[in-house]
Amino acid sequence: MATRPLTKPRKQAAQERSRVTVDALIEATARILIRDGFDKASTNRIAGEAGVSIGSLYQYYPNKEALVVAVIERHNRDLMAVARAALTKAAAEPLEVGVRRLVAAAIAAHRLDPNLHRVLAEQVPRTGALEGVEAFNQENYRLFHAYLEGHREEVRDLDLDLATFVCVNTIEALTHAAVLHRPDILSDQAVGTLGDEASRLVLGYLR
Amino acid sequence: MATRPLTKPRKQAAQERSRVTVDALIEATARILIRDGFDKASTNRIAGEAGVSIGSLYQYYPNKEALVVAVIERHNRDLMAVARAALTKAAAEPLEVGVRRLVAAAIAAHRLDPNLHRVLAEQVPRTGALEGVEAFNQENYRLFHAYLEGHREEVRDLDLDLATFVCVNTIEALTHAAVLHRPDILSDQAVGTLGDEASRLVLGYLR
DNA sequence: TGATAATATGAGCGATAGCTCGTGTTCTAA
DNA sequence: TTAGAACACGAGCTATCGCTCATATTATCA
Repeated sequence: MATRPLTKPRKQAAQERSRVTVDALIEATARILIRDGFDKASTNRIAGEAGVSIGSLYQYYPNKEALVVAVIERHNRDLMAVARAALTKAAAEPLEVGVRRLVAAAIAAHRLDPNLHRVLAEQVPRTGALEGVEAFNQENYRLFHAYLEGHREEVRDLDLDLATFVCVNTIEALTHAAVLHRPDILSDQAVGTLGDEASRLVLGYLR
Repeated sequence: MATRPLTKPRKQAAQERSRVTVDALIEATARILIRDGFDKASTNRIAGEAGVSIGSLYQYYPNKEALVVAVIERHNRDLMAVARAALTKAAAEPLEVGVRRLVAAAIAAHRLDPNLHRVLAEQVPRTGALEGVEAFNQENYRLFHAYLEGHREEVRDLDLDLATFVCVNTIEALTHAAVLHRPDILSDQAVGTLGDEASRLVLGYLR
């Protein structure tokens, strides 16, 4: 059968020193992405930044894309941890409180590593193996959909799929835009206002 | 003084044949972006697709980026034409009708050339001269802000800047996400529903 | 302790990219 | 008609990129 280009790590690190190498590579990739941007992130430069030879890099990652995927996956793992925690708590709360919590979590998630978030959003092309990167959104969809199902009596008669689409994208867009273009809105005094507005928007729509 | 790398066309086309050349280049750039993606869009390939020599390409555009800028500007011009027309009409209408019109216009704008829109959104890195591409949004902001000012009595007491941020980004995000990830929502039967939902969302927020 | 597996190294290959420049062609206008 | 400007051409330079492979070093365990 046709073997499509790999994007997964080539080999599993078995000894401690190789785990250190792999870690240094991911760390270096993230640093270079943030500091220099995507197209300065050549494999040679990443290896150099990591203090690892180019040969070792290719022992663990088959190509540059795979390294970026690794960085993205790590970032998404962190984001989803925040989202999951919020959704778990919100499940047991009344809609008004829960939605506010979810919005706050979205803002917090976007603030985890805004510089990395920016470069991933603005510079990393959604091509090849990166096309499916929005897959992490799918878990978001699933979780929010379940959340709505659990609060059927508190919302109007809704097409849950459509409502999920609307809410998830709205919350994501507002926090995203704030992080990328309106840092003033995210200052510690102002961030509450953004949360208020987004919550109002979503709650007004759901009820 | 330090001259930063040009991004504007190098010379103005003076004769008819050169205007044809420039046009062919932009057209070819857009075609290749859509058909093959951003990183297959080398200057040599663009020149070939346009039926123009590589030397001629560099008579008019100093680098690849400038060509992409030209494509984006043409696309944005078309989008803004739709948006401006809608806002002009909406200005004289009651909020309920006007917002629906604006939402419909946003959807229509995104459907003008969805394939180009997708590649610009997903693959073209916001780097160098492309960083300021969101500037076209600024006109959108201004126009919508003015629209809200003209309907002060129909909305609740609002921070107009913040409300503009919320509404513009919300409408943009929903239409954008629909074009990129949910073509089903944009089918001719379903597109009305999206308009309904987005309008409801925004209206509920404004009043 | 020695054999073998795991890991690390980096010079350098082939490919392709962006772009220049010397030259040829067509238009304009006095 | 003709000189000079505008335009078109494309071979090929330089730089850099992703990546391989022959070799050296370190860890493991029988």
